[in-house]
Amino acid sequence: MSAQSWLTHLQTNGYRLTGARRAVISTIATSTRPLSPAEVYEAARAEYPGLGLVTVYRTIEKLEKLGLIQRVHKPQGCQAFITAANGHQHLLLCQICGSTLLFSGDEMEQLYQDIAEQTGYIVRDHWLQLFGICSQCLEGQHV
Amino acid sequence: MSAQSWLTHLQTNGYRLTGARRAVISTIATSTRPLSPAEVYEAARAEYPGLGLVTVYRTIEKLEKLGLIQRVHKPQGCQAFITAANGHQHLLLCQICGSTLLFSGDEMEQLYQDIAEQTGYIVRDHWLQLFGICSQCLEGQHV
DNA sequence: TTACTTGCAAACGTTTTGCACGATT
DNA sequence: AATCGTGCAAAACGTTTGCAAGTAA
Repeated sequence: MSAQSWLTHLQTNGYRLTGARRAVISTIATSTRPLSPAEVYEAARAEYPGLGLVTVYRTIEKLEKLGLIQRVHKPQGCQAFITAANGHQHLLLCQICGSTLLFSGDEMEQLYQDIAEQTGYIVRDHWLQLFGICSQCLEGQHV
Repeated sequence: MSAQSWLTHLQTNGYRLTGARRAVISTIATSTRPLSPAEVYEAARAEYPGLGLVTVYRTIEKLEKLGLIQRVHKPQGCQAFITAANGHQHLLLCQICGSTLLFSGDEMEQLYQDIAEQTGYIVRDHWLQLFGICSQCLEGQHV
């Protein structure tokens, strides 16, 4: 999903299109790694200097509610956001550069069935995240 | 791992055994659901009334460093802790009562291999969490 | 006795709220 | 013109730090 479609998505849901929102949206939509509210604020001010940090928080809240972005959980913290995954996609995060990649993991349905049988739970949702090192970082340095 | 073995584990690593630590440890070790520092503080004061919140934070920090507890990530927040998983275990959380269960998921190695091939990443770690409803809650109410 | 541990108070960083002004529709 | 959105300031919240007194070893 592109930044442009986020804007129409916002509009369709009764929200107004403002310079502040355009800046926040294009910042998150074009980033290859998760950004915290403070990082979004920092970066988006290049595009919209009058931007306030509070507006970043409020815009992120709306984008998350609309399902356009999602929070990324890492050992170091859980304040950062990226473009939301489509359906049954999962995250792959580079531990060096922080870049993130989405991949499909529908092979996992069988696992959930097995677990449900073993535990008596109904499984309704799942989070899967892989941590590793991306090909670019592998080239650049020894680990 | 029992609360008792946590204590000897602490002692082996040069830490002292105190009333405050015993209370924090037994609180987390016997809980069936993740507890936040504030919740640990609240519950552990029943056993050790003089306990301070700061000590809870400091004890949690040490227990996490020793690998005895782990942080649990949920959509509602990531401040809660439970007994750490053994090796390749994953979490299953009840969305109603909050109780947590650990299960083994070594079937996933093949998936990681596939992803690594497809993306060029080296996969070094993974998080898998399932959310659902436990058998007790299924009995008790309609969802 | 010595070094570690504690609780209190204060500091800190992040996130939220109240409000009057400004902008979009 | 009406409503929604904004930035500022202040408040609220969770967490961390400094320190003097207390305690385990």
